[in-house]
Amino acid sequence: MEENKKLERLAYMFDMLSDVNRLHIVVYLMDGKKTVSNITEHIGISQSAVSHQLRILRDAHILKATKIGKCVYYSINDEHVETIVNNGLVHMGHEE
Amino acid sequence: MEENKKLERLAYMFDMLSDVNRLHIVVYLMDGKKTVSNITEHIGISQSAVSHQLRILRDAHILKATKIGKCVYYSINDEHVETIVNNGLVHMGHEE
DNA sequence: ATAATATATGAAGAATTTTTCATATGTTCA
DNA sequence: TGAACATATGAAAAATTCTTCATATATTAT
Repeated sequence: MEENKKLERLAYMFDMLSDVNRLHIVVYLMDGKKTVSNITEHIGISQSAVSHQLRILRDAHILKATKIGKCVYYSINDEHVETIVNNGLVHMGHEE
Repeated sequence: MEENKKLERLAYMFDMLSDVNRLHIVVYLMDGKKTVSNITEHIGISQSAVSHQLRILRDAHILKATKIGKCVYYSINDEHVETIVNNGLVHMGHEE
């Protein structure tokens, strides 16, 4: 792939993970699929805000949604995201 | 370190790398220190825009600056950034 | 001292993002 | 069918970001 295209895509991926709430959602889902309610309780922001962020992550193909009954289960859809996040976490918190 | 603090820091790091021009600058500097002119030519945006982005990266302690004569050399100052970027690049461009 | 070169910066404007609020849609249960 | 629950969404407001333009500061050469 062209080098600039690669950079653009990586920047976009970083952008998806650059919002604390979105990153929190992704990290939470690394534990397994969860409903919107689960996520809302866990993250502690409004249901509407959660849904908006979920849509952004879904549009980016980072998450996928499955409806079962009246609940929608979200889970990670991009094999690379977990690696990138885990790698990032390893590199945080080594100073101060 | 507290988990939430870690997430905040990681989100901040991703945020720094979420702009194509900033990411491009960081990747370019992984080749070694460069002057602002070098960077401006290489990235292809205005000198002012480069300086503004350099300041953001400097404030985030991702880059450091050394003045020699009338040139300012920028270089990578955060041991973790290169790993995070390299790891990210590995995961781009495996589809499509 | 003056001109040329390199870099930084403040302010304003344009664009983008995030949150909130109100409400819509779909599903289950009584 | 109607109430309750789960989720999504559009629009407006609030906040943040990026670029541009003009100009300032510092260094070197003439």
